[in-house]
Amino acid sequence: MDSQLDERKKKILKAIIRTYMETGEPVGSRTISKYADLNVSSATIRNEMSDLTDMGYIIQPHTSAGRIPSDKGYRLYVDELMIEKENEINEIRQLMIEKTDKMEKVLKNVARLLASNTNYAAMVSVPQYSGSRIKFIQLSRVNTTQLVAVVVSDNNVVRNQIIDLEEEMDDETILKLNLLLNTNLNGVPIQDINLGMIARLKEQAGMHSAVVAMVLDAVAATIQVDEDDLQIYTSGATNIFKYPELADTSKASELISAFEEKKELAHLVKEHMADTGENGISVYIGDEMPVQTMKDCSVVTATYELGSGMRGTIGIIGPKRMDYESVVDSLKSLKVQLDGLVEGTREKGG
Amino acid sequence: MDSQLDERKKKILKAIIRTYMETGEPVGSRTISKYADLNVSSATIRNEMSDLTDMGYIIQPHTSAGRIPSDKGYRLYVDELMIEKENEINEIRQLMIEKTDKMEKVLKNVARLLASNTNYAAMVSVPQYSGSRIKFIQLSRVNTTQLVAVVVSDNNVVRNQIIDLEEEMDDETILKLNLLLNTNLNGVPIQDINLGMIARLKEQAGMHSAVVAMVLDAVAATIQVDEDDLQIYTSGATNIFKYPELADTSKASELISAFEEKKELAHLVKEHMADTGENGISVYIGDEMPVQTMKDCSVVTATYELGSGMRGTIGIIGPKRMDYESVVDSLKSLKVQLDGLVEGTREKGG
DNA sequence: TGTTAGCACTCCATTAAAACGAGTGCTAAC
DNA sequence: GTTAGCACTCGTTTTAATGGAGTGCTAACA
Repeated sequence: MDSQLDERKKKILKAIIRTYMETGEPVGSRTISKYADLNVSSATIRNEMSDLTDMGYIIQPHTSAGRIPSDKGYRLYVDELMIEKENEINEIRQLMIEKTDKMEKVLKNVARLLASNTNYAAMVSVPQYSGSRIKFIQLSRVNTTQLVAVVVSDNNVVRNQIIDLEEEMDDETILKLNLLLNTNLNGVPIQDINLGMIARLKEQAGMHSAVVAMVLDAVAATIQVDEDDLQIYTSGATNIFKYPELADTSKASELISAFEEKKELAHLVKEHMADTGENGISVYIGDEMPVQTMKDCSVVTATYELGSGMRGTIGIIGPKRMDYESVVDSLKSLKVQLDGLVEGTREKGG
Repeated sequence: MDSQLDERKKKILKAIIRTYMETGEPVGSRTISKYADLNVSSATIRNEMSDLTDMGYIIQPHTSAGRIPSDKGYRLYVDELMIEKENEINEIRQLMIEKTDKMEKVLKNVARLLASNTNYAAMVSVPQYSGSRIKFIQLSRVNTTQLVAVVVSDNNVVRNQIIDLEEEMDDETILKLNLLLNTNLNGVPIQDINLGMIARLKEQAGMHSAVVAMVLDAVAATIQVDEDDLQIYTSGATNIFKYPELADTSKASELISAFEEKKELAHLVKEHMADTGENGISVYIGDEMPVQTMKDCSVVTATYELGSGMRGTIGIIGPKRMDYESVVDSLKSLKVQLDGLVEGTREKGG
């Protein structure tokens, strides 16, 4: 496939993409002929460019314009031509150590930092605790007709819910339920909790009582993660205005709406989780995008993991001519920071 | 002040504002002369308009253009010239009855509906439980080095926090603390809980123990609402593109950033809470705005109240030529719906 | 004194035409 | 295989011309 491309063609393609990344304008043969380690005239470049156009790696917007990379061209660039270079985002580590009090805030800041560092739009999804287990469950009486259910998982995420009782429940029953819940569910992975399991619990608790059944259902609901609940923080949506090819009103409007609504971003996160590439980094270019709204963009996503199965996604959304190298780099670096975050906290806390 | 304006001038000003709202273009004398109940020629209108310009109610963008309303003009319109008309948003009530399961979702939907109904940008702040009281507190042991603190307030909002212990704590101490907390804090309004109160509790608990002090501090932190924590949902930020006077890149970018960051919106909410006008509705026009970013916009905000002191803010952000009547109307109607929401839920739940 | 018609003038917006220039593709020579 | 040269294309920018909405003023009228 790409072995059709000899060294020089590759060099030229790379030069075209690099230049186009900077300027956002179609690039011409003369510009490339001046490129450092390529000592050929513009005419030769023209011939090569003509070939590259035929092969579909670059596109000519109109007869007398320069060339711009096609999706296929970008793809080749990301897969082969890109050389990774080191790059640090110490700011983020700093920030995280300073205030790890609220996960929310950290993630918001991560998004903000990412956006301002890259000049693209950034998103961060709040980690889902996929592999985590139940550590502790407690039902407590709030008053005669209300209980509160508290569920703590082994990554210290606490979920809770108020349960309105339809009939009174005595202390003994509550005690019994607590015992039942903890003996049966402690250590159980959250995604293993299903209707069958709850049914079995109901039996054990004594199926005569509708109230007990109701309470158990409520507890199950407390545990279960709501699929639509995927929270996402974004930042720098307006960075897209920096790239004329995305900045016209209708496109920008559509994109920014997607950022505001977050539904499509959630879709993107799910998609990424499904087909995570090597390093846990995926690159979607133009039409490869699972989300139609962003077909004029490229998206680079990375999975991060906060210990014990809490997995989230960070992503950068930008123009197709985004600087893939530095974006992939930033994400990788950030991913490492986030992956290390839990250990850091634990040291501090314990 | 405004008694300087005779009936005809008022009518003309009103006509100018109405027309400008629709078109967004400067309006000329001929247009107004054709206005229904104003049987005078354009020349007469010109004279009157000249006066209105001198008085500062309308502005002339350049010599040979029509006039546009000034902030002062809009202000007069909102304060005097606007006649409220009835208008219903049944959709919202419907929506709320259908799925009251998650407050979050309802509020998100409220924002979305508001934005799509008005064609402006909408925001909804998650209510803060300002006047609410503590109903129930419980410390539970999760394992040897961890407690979880759960605080339920009388409007059924549950807050919780994991507490990492630096040294072990026996069950008896936990029991004692639970008793202490509930006897001393039950029924106490949340904003009344301060450092002095906590200090007193610490004394009662036995000031010898650093662990106990730490736990009490953590409980206090759990109770206290984080000031920066004001959550805000937005929708329809991109509606601003519909109004050319806001749609140029730099302005739009700034505005949308404000929507994304939410910090300035939070500021707006606080401001509104402070100086709520009659009906709980405030109107900020142009430079009256507490937030600099939005000085080219108008904002209409309303307070809603979900029973027992839970107060939140809904708001509409649009161009200065926004249709104040229908916006105020929508907000009022919505406010009523939201105010009635808690009763509705309670009926269903109990 | 208030209202109106008429008209010259201003200034923005639109359109049309012209000049520009970056870039290609081809050919012929090296 | 590489290169210089040149005609040609086509989008962009510049400039000029035209049109028209709207004002401000004056003079006449009720």
